[in-house]
Amino acid sequence: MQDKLRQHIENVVALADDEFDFVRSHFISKRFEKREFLFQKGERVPYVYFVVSGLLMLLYNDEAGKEHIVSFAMEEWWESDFQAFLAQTNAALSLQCLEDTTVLCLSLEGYEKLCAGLQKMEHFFLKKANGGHVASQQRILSFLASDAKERYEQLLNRYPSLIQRVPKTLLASYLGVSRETLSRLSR
Amino acid sequence: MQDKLRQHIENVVALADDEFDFVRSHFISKRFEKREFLFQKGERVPYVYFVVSGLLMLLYNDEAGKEHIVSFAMEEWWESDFQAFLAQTNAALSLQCLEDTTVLCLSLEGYEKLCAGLQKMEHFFLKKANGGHVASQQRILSFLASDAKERYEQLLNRYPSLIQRVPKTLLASYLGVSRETLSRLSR
DNA sequence: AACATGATGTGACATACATCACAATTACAA
DNA sequence: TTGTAATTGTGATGTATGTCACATCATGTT
Repeated sequence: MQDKLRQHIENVVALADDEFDFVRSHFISKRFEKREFLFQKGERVPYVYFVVSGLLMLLYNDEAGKEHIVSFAMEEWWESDFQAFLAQTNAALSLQCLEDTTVLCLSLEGYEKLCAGLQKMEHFFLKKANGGHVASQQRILSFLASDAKERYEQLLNRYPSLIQRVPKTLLASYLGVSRETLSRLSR
Repeated sequence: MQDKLRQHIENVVALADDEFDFVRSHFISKRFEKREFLFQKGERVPYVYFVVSGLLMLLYNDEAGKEHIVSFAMEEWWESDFQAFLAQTNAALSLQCLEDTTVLCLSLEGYEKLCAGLQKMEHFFLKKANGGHVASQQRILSFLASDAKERYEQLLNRYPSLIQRVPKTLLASYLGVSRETLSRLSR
């Protein structure tokens, strides 16, 4: 289980045993059940989460009471309301389990100590942040240049396993269309 | 002019004179005219650019020949096709001047040497990357939760100066609506 | 000054998608 | 096992936005 974290980090930077022990000491493990919230809108965001197993969704509830899915987080993804986490302000988003989920939790203090104490980790997080930025830009581009059907097909190609694990209603919300429209796309 | 870079970096991390000299030695200054391309789709992306003065747009040309604006870059913004730049692959996007523009150019080699040679700079770029990721996520949220009029108002609030400097046709492209629709929004 | 080019507004019409309503099916909890 | 909630499909209809066409006005170039 912690091997999964080590392997994940070592895909980017090599770590000696004592270095990984140092890294691992900053995380705590938690388990949440399906439908449980890791944090909700309005609360403080105590951690950034590394998904060991399970599936999360990051969502926004608008004034009209509608729910919008900002992103999913599968195994080996990092997720949080980064804006609120990094600035230690109240969450605008909520993070909820779609399946029973085990995460490794890193506080902001832990994050900063890790970066300051081991440059490899700052390098690792820089790579992850750049990757996240690039992925978000791709998604923006899909809203600009593609219609609902194309966005759905892109999602199928990129994350085929999601379709098995997530109800269509939620996929629709992630894609920015109504569930009825998504249901009619394949015709 | 290079003071602008120093001040920009020192908003995040303090630098001694010799440290800034080290930083500055990795950049070269270039000037481009309105309408000129810094790089185009299909080409290599030689640099990440720090905008000293002027205005850039990052754009995507789809198969149908339509142009989509991924982002604008004003003074003190960093811009590139980060995906292509970081992976040193061919650009999917193009970067073009909306005004005569002066930039400071940093190659990937320079970026990596800067990060490796001065942890403060890796820290600086991590903060920028996190900020970029958060901003992109906000924009995704605006596509999910807001209609064209609301997105336009959010843009007005966030970057009021853009509206003075950019033709409505391009604002429309950035917002993901036709110029006709944007033109009718205020009625 | 003359001209070409780009920017903006607006009407008429087409279309992608949302919303509402209902039915059928499946998953799950008492 | 039985009942309740969640999921999915689909018809009817409304609406936001796109597309096409044209006119006007501003801008920049020779």
